Amino acid sequence: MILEQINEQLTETLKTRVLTLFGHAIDRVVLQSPPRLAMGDLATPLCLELAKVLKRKPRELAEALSKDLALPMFVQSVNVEGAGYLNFRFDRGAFTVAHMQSVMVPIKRAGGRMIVEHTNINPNKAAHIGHLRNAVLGDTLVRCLKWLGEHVETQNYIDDTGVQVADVVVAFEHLLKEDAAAVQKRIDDPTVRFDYFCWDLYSKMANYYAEHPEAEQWRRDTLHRIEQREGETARLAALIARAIVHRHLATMLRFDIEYDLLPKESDIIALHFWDRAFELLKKSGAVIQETEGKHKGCWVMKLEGTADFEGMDEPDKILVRSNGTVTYTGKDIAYQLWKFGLLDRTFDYRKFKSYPDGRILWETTASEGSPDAPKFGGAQRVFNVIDVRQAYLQRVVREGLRLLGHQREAENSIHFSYEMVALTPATAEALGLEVSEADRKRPFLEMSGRKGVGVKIDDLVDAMQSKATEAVREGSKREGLSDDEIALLGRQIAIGAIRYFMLKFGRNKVIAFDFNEALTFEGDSGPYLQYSTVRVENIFRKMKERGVNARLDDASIDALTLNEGLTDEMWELVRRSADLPAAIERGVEALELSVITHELFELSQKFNSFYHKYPILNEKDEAERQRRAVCAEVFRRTMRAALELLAIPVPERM
RNA sequence: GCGCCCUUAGCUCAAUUGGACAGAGCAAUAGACUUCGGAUCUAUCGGUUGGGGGUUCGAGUCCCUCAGGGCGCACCA
Repeated sequence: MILEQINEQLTETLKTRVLTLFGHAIDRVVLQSPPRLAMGDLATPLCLELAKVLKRKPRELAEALSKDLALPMFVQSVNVEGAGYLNFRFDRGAFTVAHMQSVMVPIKRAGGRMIVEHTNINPNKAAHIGHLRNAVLGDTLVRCLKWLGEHVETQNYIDDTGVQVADVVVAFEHLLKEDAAAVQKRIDDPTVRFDYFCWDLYSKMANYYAEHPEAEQWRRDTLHRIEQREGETARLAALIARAIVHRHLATMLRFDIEYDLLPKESDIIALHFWDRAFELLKKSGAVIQETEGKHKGCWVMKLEGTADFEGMDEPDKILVRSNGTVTYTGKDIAYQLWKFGLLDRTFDYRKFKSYPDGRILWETTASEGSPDAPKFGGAQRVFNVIDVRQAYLQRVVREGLRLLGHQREAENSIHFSYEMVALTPATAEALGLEVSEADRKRPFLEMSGRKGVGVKIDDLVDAMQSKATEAVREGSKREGLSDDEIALLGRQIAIGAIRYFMLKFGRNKVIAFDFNEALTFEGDSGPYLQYSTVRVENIFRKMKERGVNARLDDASIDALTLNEGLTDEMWELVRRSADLPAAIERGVEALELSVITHELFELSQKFNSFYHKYPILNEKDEAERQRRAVCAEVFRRTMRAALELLAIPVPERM
């Protein structure tokens, strides 16, 4: 926060000064941390840019500009360095005192209404680690947006009427010859995970289709019955989908991921969202019916000539097939319109479940809802978290809004895209999957629910947890922790490790998942952050136990004393902590959340070297002990807040 | 064929969006607490940023081009 103030003031000062000195107006001033602390706390290459325009030497400009420059509060000096950089140095003591009071205070925002849709797993099988990347990215985005002051609704879309569900229904009815009562028994059986059972069943069904193409008639019939909500089959589908959704929610809850609303495809159909959207699309001329050519009889969205689809061979997108049925894309446009409140009809809502923390999860319904349900939808901005393979569909949806004249909403339809999670051939083999000679040479293998190729989230968590628990047990032999305590610590560490792992890669990097890599608790990992935080907490706990006064209260902290002895290593903790809010905002702006984990990792590295070099508890000099404690406290507050933002738990001990 | 993405140390990734000497983790090697617990730290080794052109005071970053790899481009969802 202080840093933002300094940035603002400095930008203003420099702008006006450049104008008065050189008669030149600049629109932006780049202020950045210099590559090394020795160069200062803030720097601008302003004069390098100016040199070009003004045709003068950069250093000469910098000298003129820096002479008698009015410096903002907390800024002590300005120097000309390098090729002509202006480097500013802060009043370390004063800055530190002020920063202590504003650690991780967010940059203020307007507070708009937003929807983040994520997870969206087909309710027909267990969730795999590709779904987890989606959920962790989405959940972290939600947390960051809320931290920034936005009003966010978290939605998890349930496609309960699609082919994927239908295929599992077909498998139960035709392959296993089980009715709803038998399936219910399986669901209630505590010895089998129902979602795991369906994982295998689904890929068995896929194989069966491959060998018996005529069986696809079953799928068509089943799909039709589900959509028409007819009889036993539809009831079975609803039963299965619901049971699996509960499994998915339980899996996500292990990561502290919760939702506000489950919008269901079946309700979108029952409430005829598409019919209304179709009317609008027809009226606006955005879709037309082809009377000839290979799309004869289809209603298509003409995308030729629109900027986003230039140069495509076959840009037109079919929304209604010649047999009159609507495609997925069509339904998605209708749903996107609803999210912005642009469809003059809406859902009713009823309670789906309560979370342990009291939060209520709602689901949509086409029949009468609960009178005390909140209003959903009608957002100003919508984030759809969905992997890059659906980029084309997302662009079509966005274009649909634009063609309907909703320019602003089209621009606020944000596809938060990210690359897939794949498996290394080694991991695939370790899972017992058949890997061909050709596949073995590939960098990674795509996961596929249909083929049953993938790492299930719960398996990963379980593996991680047992490894972490083992480490805790090993490391805490003499502390006499109970099994429950050890289990809790193991769980927290596992979750921290996995959430971090899902965030640390840039979003358009394919994660070639490797068990060994994911299971590391060392170096660039979640547990490293947790360990650093546990360490700093330990310092203060021990101080309290031994009655050593840290003197961190406002009255005791003296800027002058701090200024005297803050070494570079100590100061860097404070300086970097102050950088974090801007990094978070940058991360959200660019939808690149890895910048946050990266900043935190570097900050933790700084702390760990500080920790080794500057003992606090046994420091005899009171002023020096206080200085060190202040830096540790800044780090402690930063990590507490930041890890909560990332939903990485802070264990009691490690 | 068209579009998007990736290529940086042996491996996995960063690089403040065009800025200062390209940095981390892992692996390897050598070290470090009777201290606030070593899931840590210190040091060494490791680079023609896939190749070639260009723009710029300045390019890993922007443009062109070539090569390799991945993913999309259904009357599937």
